[in-house]
Amino acid sequence: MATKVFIVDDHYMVIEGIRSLLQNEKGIEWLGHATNAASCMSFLHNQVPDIILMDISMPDKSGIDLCKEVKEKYPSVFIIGLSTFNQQSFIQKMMENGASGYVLKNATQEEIMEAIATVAKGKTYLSDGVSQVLKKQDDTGVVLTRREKEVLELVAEGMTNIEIGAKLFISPSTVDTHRNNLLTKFEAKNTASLIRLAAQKHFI
Amino acid sequence: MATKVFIVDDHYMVIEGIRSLLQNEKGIEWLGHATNAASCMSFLHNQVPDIILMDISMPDKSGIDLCKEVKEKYPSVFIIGLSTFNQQSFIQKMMENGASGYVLKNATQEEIMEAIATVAKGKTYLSDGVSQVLKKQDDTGVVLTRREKEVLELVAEGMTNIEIGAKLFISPSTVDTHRNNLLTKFEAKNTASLIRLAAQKHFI
DNA sequence: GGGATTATCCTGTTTTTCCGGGAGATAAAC
DNA sequence: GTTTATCTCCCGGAAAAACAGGATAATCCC
Repeated sequence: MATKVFIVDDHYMVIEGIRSLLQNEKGIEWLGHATNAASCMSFLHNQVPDIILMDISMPDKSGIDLCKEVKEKYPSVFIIGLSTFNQQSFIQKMMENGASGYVLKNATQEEIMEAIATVAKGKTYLSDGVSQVLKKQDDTGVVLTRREKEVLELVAEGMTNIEIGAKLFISPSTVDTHRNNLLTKFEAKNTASLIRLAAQKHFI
Repeated sequence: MATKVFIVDDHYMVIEGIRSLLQNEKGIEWLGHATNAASCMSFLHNQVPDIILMDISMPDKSGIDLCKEVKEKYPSVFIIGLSTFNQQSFIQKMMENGASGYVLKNATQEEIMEAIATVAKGKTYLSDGVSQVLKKQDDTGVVLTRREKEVLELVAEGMTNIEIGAKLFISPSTVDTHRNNLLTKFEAKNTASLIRLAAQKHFI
């Protein structure tokens, strides 16, 4: 019995690419595609695939939320996350919401096939790159204390140590210490690179 | 004479999607693809297409830099930027580096065809969404000169005025002046808020 | 040719940050 | 009871940024 595959992605050329890759594969039955969450749910009313390849971002709803909704209504459907982003937080949320696998958009045909085969057996599939990113979470994670976060935000707003001290009712020396700790934790050379790194890691 | 098209993208499924969309089009000759910058340059040694569809991000080099390099070595090649990101700074940099067009990865087949046809005539093609994003830049009101952008990036990297001066072969006093101009243009109180604002507006 | 813009460079002063340590108090974990 | 983590505060000095102006030259556009 062929595995029925459906895809949700807002990039038509991605849909076309994967369809083209899979159309000649025995054991795979291409059911169709949707370019947004609403038409995906609409399709599922009529036909439920075995596996859905689901993009992480759609115009009307995130793939993370759609994943959750689909698993709630159609628990038998396996979902493979699909994204350009190799970002730990997206991947983790997708898996938390019931996805059985996750591949990046630079995956090869073989990898997509392997993902589909593995997930069809009820197992979890994560490509090497994805696994590494999930592991890396613990390594690169900068952990800030409550006070450090407060100071960081106020520094980013452009306040001086004296101004921050006055606002938080602490000594400018205390602010100076927190600042130095922030520089150390982010491995930043000075305030400019601290703020840039903090912005990149979405602390501010 | 058919228009010879080549594509550079690290997502194989995107390559496959576009190839599939274009393969039956009269007037289009599909030359091939590369999945990174190095193999793109290698290909160009042997054959130069009329048009290159070029992703913005590659593992070994950004599409922005690759665009510049290709235009320098093969000025007759038209380049169409290709990206998931509808981000003004990427698009603008691509255009500044010699791209003749830019489309997003949610573009339709018709739109890709139109982009290719327009660019093949030597004209510039920007999809509606892309044009809007470029216009929006003017709304945010911050326009930086070439030197200011350079100084801003180096400040964000954590370099001091002396270091920046040494790197750009200008006086630290000059760097100081550019810096002050940046503070004024962003209406920032100091370097911390300058970097935060610049990050928010995607200058860095 | 002239005006505007950009890029260049400067001085001296004040303010702020960074550095490299030091320290005490409190609460939680072991 | 001890250790760890967090928050608090400090010092002196060096480095850097900010300030508040001033100036010349090259380039671009009308």
